[in-house]
Amino acid sequence: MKNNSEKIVTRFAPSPTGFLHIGGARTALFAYLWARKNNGTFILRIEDTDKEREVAGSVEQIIETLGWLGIDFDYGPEKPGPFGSCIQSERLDTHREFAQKLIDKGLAYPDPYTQEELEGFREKAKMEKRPFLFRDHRPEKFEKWDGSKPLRFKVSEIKRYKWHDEVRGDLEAGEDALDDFILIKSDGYPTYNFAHIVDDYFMGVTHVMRGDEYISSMPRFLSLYDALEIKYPIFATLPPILREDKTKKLSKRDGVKDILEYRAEGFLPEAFINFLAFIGWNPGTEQEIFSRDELKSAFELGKIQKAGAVFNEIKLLWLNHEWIKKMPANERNAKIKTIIGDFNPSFSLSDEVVAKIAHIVIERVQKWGDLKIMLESGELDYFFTMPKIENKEKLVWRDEKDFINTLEYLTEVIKKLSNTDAKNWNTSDELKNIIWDYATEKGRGAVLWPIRYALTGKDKSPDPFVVASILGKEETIKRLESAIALF
RNA sequence: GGCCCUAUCGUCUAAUGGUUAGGACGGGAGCUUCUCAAGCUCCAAAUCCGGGUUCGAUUCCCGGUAGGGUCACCA
Repeated sequence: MKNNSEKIVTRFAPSPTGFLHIGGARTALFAYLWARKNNGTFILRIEDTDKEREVAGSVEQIIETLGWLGIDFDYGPEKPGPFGSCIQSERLDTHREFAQKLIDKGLAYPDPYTQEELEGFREKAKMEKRPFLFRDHRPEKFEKWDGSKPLRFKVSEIKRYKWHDEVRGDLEAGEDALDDFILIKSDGYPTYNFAHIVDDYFMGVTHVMRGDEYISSMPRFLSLYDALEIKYPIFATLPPILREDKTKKLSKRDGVKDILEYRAEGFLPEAFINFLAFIGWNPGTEQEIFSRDELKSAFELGKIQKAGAVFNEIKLLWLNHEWIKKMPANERNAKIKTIIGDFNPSFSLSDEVVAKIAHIVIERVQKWGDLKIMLESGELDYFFTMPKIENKEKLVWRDEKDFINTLEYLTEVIKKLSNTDAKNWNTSDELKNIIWDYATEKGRGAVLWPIRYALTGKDKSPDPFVVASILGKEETIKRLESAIALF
């Protein structure tokens, strides 16, 4: 870090117009990581100045989502800072005050046109294939603003703006991007263009991190900073997240999911954050699995990608599996117990059995929803109920060269199993030892097939020895007996 | 249409003047002398195009092309 003593302050400033999706969550995460890395301050500011589009409950949902992801903020709704409220609509006095300053300087004026007139100008510009600029229609004399008309900023100097972006480098944009934009709407609420600059100033925001849709507005922002005599913050433009076909930026129209849906599907927040961080950023090493703390220390603005990235759910699934494997065993077992219990409360699950089922979960479950699906599809039924075997033919190994007399064989196995010492007993090992003798003579398939089928009623299953050890001696013998009863 | 941004395997990306262009996901093959899964090993797979600068360009410059963004009383 540079040797300035200024404390780093970042913010995530969503509008409460719906749920948080992948793009918003990524922006929040990057701003959060940068603040935390530098022992700075992270603010959640709600930009609710568009009362038309506001969706009830979205603030709560955004907070819930950030909570799930473990993105904690120092100031936010219900947590005002020394600068006051973090809800933009509660800061209107401040916006007014700054608007008045501009009016006093002759840098703001009421827009005299009707919506229809404006629309006409816009149509005309489009027909003539040139960009629409309000300043071409700026009135010669400014009326006094009474709040009934929108208040516009009078851009005083049409020039080329140059600025630095931590991600994109040195940028500049020209005169065409400069215009008399609206500061305060006729409903009295400020626009984003105006409010975010004033609020950032009061909140002491040092780093503005946002998507690249704002780049083209930079000359306007810069001209306003100048007019307000506010020092520029540091800008960091994040790359867009693209649709799978790469033809468009991902938007809510494309059916992007609410982040909370990922929670419902059984993704771990650790995995989700890990993945989110890698969309448009990477540490430059070959490490891919990063804990929250590792992300905090590794995160660098300079390593943020310039180009857009596609959100790849398949890789997220892989990462989630990695995190399930990394979970502390007791935590994982508790989760397994909960899921199975929710599915069928009548299943009695000792900690010992859960721990054994966990082995299978680690192999097969990429996200917790998978376990639910396995339970629902009956894939794991044999752990809880006696399998139904349609007929004895199912138990017979077909390959003639490894012919085995199933009835004799199973009878023998039961006898040997029953004779084993119950002390220090482990079904897995016992069964393995017994079957081993046969396996040396016959193919492994020949000896394992009847056992697997008798225990599970299925031709595809985890290792039958593991199944047997989960079932225990008594149940294992019971199922083998039930199988030979068919003969 | 104006302005602006971007461009390495299918995807996420490493390498900023000198590498057999590296890793990960996904895909393919094999191993694990039982199935499925997991695991391990191996393989295929990329510098958008054209000029220039240079002994040498993924890398620097110019021009194309393609994609994206923006031109709201939305953020």
